[in-house]
Amino acid sequence: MPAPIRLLVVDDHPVVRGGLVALLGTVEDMTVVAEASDGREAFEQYSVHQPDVTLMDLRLRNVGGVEAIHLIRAEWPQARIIVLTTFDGDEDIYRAIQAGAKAYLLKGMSVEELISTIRSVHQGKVRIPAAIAEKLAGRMAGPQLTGRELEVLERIVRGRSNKEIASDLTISEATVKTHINNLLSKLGVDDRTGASTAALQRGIVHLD
Amino acid sequence: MPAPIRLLVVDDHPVVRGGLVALLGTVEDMTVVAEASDGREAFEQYSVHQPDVTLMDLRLRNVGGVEAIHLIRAEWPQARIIVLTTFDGDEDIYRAIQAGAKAYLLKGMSVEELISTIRSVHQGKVRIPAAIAEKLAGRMAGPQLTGRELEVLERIVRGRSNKEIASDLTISEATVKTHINNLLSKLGVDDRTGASTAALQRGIVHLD
DNA sequence: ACAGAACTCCACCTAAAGGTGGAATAAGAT
DNA sequence: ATCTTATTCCACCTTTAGGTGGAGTTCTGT
Repeated sequence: MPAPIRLLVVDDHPVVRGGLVALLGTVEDMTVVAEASDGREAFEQYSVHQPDVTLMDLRLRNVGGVEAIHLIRAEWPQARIIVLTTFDGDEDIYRAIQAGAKAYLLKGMSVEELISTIRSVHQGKVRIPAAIAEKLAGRMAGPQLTGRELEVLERIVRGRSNKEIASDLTISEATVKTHINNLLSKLGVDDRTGASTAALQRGIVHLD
Repeated sequence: MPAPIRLLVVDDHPVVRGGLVALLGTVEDMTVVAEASDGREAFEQYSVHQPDVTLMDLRLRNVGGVEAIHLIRAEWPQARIIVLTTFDGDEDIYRAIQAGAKAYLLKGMSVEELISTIRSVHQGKVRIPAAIAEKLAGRMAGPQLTGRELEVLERIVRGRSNKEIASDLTISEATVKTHINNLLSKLGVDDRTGASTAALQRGIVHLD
């Protein structure tokens, strides 16, 4: 009998995490060696147990999933991390890819897919579902928001007026308008309310 | 040995649902007799298996959780249904209460709480976590949006202008402004962007 | 040295949004 | 019968948002 695949499960919902652990525990060639509920804990558990594969939710308290991937791969570049997230319209997925995640799974996918993806990644393969690859391509093609535009967009979502945004960022209202005009056309919407919902829908900005 | 508690698990994410089933399967006095991934299926499985307790997620495709609770309790008023949801700022929770759900659990709660709540509800008890009860009270106290105001708010979130909303609802733009003025003060915000995020945050309107 | 991108700001304009203070009607509750 | 609430609409006003076209600066990569 070959050695089982040693897993670390990271999810901030105890019920979901417990479910995953119970589920994976029933699979012959897998063992869950550790659990974590946020990014900091994930790093600690990784460093202690050196799992073969890590299942990582992106939406975590305190230290988020993307940051955790960065932390872990800075120390162990060979780390094999699978992103497991609920939201398919999630900008963080692209950040996770850049951070070096090996595979991306939606919780809406079947249990069989989950298990076969874990085995694939354990063997060193990379797996990106077609649906996500498409969005990735579409996003890479689409215009990128600049840092400043993101800061403005974030404040639009939080309901700040142009005047307030100007004083937040200590720039003039004219500049705020410039950024807004630019980001509106990049997002393909024609007013700030549209920008707000687009930002939320695509996961560019989160309501915390 | 007493008869085990017979459970129906309803969740549209196969991985989460599979996890719950695996988790609950390890508990001595519980058996999962059926699963469902949407409201229609939940009703069918309920009618076939007549479970003792139903675990119901609220966010489901097609027929939603609240509607499913209505359907089931219309036929079997004694049905014991536990709402299990990820989002704590969720207007649907109140709708679920009115539909007759017996308990409300957040996926962020511990596995022990989940299990003890299932046992409590099976024994006929009702359980509402303090955090949710508080929000419920706060919400009952707070001003209610009227039907028309909700229709307007929904369109604000979808990025429609006052003029467009007016023609959508075949009323004048003046009336739209009246409704908006009213709902802005009810929501405690001062522009439509604030109304939009407030609506999303409180779960009054959903981005589908 | 130079192109390109990002960031900053200006003036000027139009259109849309929001505030105020009314008022009329219909339906449901007391 | 009366009161309340939701709904509809008006006029008038101020503020905000958005569009257009331009311009100067800094920084990075070539």
